[in-house]
Amino acid sequence: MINITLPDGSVKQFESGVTASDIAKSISEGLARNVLCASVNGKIVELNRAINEDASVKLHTWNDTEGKQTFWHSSAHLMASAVLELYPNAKFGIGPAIENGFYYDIDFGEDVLSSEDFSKIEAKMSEIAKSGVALKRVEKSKAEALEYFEKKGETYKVELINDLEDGTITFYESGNFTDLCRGPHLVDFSPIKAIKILSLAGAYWRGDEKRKQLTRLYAITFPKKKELDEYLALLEEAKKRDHRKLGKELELFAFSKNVGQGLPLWLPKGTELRQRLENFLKKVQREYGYQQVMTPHIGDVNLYKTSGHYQKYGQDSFRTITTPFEGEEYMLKPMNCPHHVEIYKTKPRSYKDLPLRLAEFGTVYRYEQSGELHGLTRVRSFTQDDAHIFCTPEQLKDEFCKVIDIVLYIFRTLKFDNFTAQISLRDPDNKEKYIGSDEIWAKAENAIIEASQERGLKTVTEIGEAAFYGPKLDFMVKDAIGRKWQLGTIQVDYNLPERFELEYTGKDNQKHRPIMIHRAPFGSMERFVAVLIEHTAGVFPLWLTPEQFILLPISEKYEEYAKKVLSLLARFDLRGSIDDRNEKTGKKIRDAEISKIPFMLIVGEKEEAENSVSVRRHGEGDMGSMSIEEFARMVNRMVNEELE
RNA sequence: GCCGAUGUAGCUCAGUUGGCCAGAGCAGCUGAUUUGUAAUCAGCUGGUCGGGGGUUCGAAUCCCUCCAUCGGCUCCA
Repeated sequence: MINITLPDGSVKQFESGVTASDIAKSISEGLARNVLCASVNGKIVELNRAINEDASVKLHTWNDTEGKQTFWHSSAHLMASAVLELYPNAKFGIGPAIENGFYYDIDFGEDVLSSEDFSKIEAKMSEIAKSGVALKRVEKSKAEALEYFEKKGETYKVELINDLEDGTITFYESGNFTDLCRGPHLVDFSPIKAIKILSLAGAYWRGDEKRKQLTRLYAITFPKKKELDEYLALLEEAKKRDHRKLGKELELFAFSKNVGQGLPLWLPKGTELRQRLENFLKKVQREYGYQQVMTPHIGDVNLYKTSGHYQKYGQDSFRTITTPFEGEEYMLKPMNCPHHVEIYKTKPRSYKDLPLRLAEFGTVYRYEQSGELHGLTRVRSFTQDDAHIFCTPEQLKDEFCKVIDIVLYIFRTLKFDNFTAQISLRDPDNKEKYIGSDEIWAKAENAIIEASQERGLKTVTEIGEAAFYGPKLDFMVKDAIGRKWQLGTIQVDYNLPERFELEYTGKDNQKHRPIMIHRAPFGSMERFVAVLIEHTAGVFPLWLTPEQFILLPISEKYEEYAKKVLSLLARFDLRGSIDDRNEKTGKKIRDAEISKIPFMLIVGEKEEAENSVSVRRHGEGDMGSMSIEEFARMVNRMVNEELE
């Protein structure tokens, strides 16, 4: 007999060789029906794996991540099995579970797959799942494994096995399809009831652009059809918040292929919104001792040769601009740092000048490959809320912490509570991708790690995500459909000061080298506004929204009064307009609701007589009437609360 | 850039297997109406069917090519 400890702390005795499935049955029939996999001493295994010694066991169902991941991982095998039946020549790459669903990378050889083929693959998957094909775990030696896949011509699997240690290799067999796989899996395919192939895409083998592109099939499965329907409805719902759709509807920004792809045009309302964001940050930065500067949109190519950017990115940049005479060569500014460095160098600096904090809403131009462009989140011309802090080594940590404070203040004010702070470090196995000595990198990386700890940030660390000149602390936020975007970024840089030979005179009257911090709390105005649109679904905070109210005169007779109210409210710093169209009030309200204007002020005979307005709140409805001053004070109070 | 998909009026979309002057709603304009918390009525304007080339007696519809957009991959200073 062995002792099995359950998550609630209770201990039950079972025969040695008991399975998680047996344990579930001993608890309840319902649990036995729903359990998908189990953790045995922290290791996830399938339900039919024999347990031969005392263990703590946790049973996983659809309601936890482990259960879902196992379900989807098995679904990937199911999909491969169906594909193999329909396309016997297909060769398989990898097929993992992902956050929502799973994919499989498949080489279809000569066959071209299109979305029209999805339904037949789905049907085949259902057929196999219904027949209840089992997933059987088999341990193999490396030699056996290689021989098996070599015989089948599964070149991708062979490559994977070659990278594995002997003695750790397992296969999972299910009907016609046998896969190299660590597992664990469902015992059989029968729980997979609802299946949807979502999309297909090219994906380079092993993520390497130089290698063959396989066809990646994305799909998702559920134990119940209802759950699939709910998921698809959720996706539809998310699409309504897409900033590209809302940006057009709310007239915030536009693109024109005549101007060029990836080059956003900010419309009047979008510009207003953006400028409010900029002013908000400028005010914060003034409090933190920043000084605004302005620099040109182009710079001598030698500037970027000195900074190292030209060597690193010159080939992937817009081509240099040459002059008609005199052979000058300029680059469209791909970043602001070298310009700010030159401002630092305009005069000798003393330790008393430091930290020097130079800020600029600097528009930069980067050539992004056409396929990477995406609404406002990935563009070829964007404005960084950039600043560079030049400081002494002693000041570094404190300055870094203060930048974290600014980022957190902005995120808090705009209610971005679902962000990830990511420490991006250099890949030590790929040092040729970076500039600067080991010593400098160690210092910079430590500074970021320490400052993050000091501010109590919960961080994740990503190796190989650093900029080529230094490590970063990035603030990542998800968009409406779950894609991750980098917003704020803070970077420690020992390299540019070195390359530009920056100096300051210390207390000791000796020359010293300052350290630079690059930072952009929004990241870029474009991307930030995009994410803001998706987070708010276009219902912006009152302080930011382009139009706070709209006056709706009941008829032409009250337009004069509406104008009077408008100018009075302007004195309270409120912004809005009058809908003087010859339409019924119901229509004007409907249109104002659709444009997401926070307050609708209905004015007619009664209001004119009382010097009042009837207030309707967007999305909420009638708030009754109040005096003009009362309304103005209420809005201003709400604005102040938002900015607290 | 690569893989797949899409492109019809300012917007959202119809347009059967290629076949009569390419349609609708919304928006816009004109007129009537003078309106009280999510769409007043009528009339009108508006389209090189993404661009170019080809097949055909005939192309929005089939083929080629380019452009843009969408979903991914790669990339992201």
